[in-house]
Amino acid sequence: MQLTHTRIRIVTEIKRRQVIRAGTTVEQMVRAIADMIVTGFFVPGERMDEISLAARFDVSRTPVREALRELGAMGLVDREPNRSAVVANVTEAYLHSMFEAMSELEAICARLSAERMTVDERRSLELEHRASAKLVHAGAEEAYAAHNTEFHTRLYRGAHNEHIFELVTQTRARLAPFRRAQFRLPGRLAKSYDEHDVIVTAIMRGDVAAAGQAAYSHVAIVSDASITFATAKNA
Amino acid sequence: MQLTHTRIRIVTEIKRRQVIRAGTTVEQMVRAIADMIVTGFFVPGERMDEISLAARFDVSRTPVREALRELGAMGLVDREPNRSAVVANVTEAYLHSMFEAMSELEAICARLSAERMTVDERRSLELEHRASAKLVHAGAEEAYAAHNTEFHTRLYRGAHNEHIFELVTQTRARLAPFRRAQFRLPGRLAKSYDEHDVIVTAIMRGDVAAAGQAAYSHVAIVSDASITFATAKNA
DNA sequence: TTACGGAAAAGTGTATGCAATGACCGTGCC
DNA sequence: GGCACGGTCATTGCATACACTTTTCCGTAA
Repeated sequence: MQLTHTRIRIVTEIKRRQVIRAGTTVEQMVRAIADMIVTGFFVPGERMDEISLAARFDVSRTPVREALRELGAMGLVDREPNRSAVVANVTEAYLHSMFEAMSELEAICARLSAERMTVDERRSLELEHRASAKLVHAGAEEAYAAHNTEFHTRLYRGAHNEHIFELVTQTRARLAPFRRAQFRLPGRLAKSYDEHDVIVTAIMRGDVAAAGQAAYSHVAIVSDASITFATAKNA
Repeated sequence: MQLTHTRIRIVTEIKRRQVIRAGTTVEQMVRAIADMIVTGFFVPGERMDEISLAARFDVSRTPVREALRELGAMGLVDREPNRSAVVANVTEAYLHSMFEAMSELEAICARLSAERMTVDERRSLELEHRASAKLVHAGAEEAYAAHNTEFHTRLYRGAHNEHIFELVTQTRARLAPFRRAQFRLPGRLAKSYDEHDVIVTAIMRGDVAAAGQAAYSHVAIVSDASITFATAKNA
């Protein structure tokens, strides 16, 4: 392909780059495939064979394999020797364990945030939170979901612990496919806002214990809602 | 190589298998390289180019590349596009964040263990712990280190949360290269035993808060010792 | 009709080759 | 003398070829 098809190669290269993003081919594919999994384009349990993926992205199997390996390490796909990769389909028990871990990790982040956030961070957190009230009133699920992600990310960052940030981010990524619909439950938006409010208040006061407690229950509630959906879908 | 050198291939194959372990080539290499990093054969900052590794293990670059990618995902090596992989050399700040995360995670495990361990698990934990007193008296650093690993693993398992088990295991693996010498500090063995004792007692009593507290400080102490070594070595 | 065997097909695992990027080093210019 | 520039070399990135394993499917026999 290198010699005769160079021109074609360049064209597809450009096309690919605009579809995906910058970086090496493998990085692009990791992001692209992860997105497709997280957004539900590929559903848990679905088989992802290297050849189809290679064809779909117009690359050889080599980068696809490396991308799948990375996704496997991230826990987004399951791989077994001589078998196609499969979109990770976790057991209910494991799902529970991830949600519980998420609660614990968020509690840690909230506690550390209450302790360590700079004044700027505290101010932004509060502003952002107050602003989200509008979204609740408008019932803007999509927009609130985006705000929610941002809100939690602030908490993770506020802990000022890079490794914990990585752990919690990674866990959240793995959970993403299973909690897509969390804000569909009636009244969930308003309750979420109230729960955030308790967390913010505790952090502003520097009340470590209260912040941790509030974050823990907040995530636990989200977990219940999500597990309801996830298991209902599987049934 | 496939056709003419099949016999040679088989021979080296056998040689490789006895040196490393079972599984696909990539899996074997991941384990082998991870071991070499964790045991200090490769030191943090050391460059690991694909060609040398391929030659060393007598395989092609393809499985080496995949192994390195996986090790990168595990955090044991740093990779940048078009650059050789490098044994992860973390900043002191990041090291601190990992140790702090470790304390928090161990605290969670201890709390959950106090709550959830079966009677069998509790009994084994206590027996194993008591048995280690002999190692302390004998000053058997190596053996005590092995016991110590086992002790903590019991705690992780006792939490009965698979995902947290993975998070803590993964963090421990990444820290391994930086705390090899922790039991060299004079008197550390006996202190470690005493600290374990507090944890075990709390777990046997089902005292969740005390178990968490004890585990947190135990790990924090180990961290300090390790950081002393790690930074001294780098200086 | 179903169970079994076996060949073909499909797909993964590894090796190898070419392209491309970045590091290194020497040369010429300022 | 130092620095910019250019070429070479070492090494990674990706594509392709082939080997090996697993699955599928079909024909045959019980």
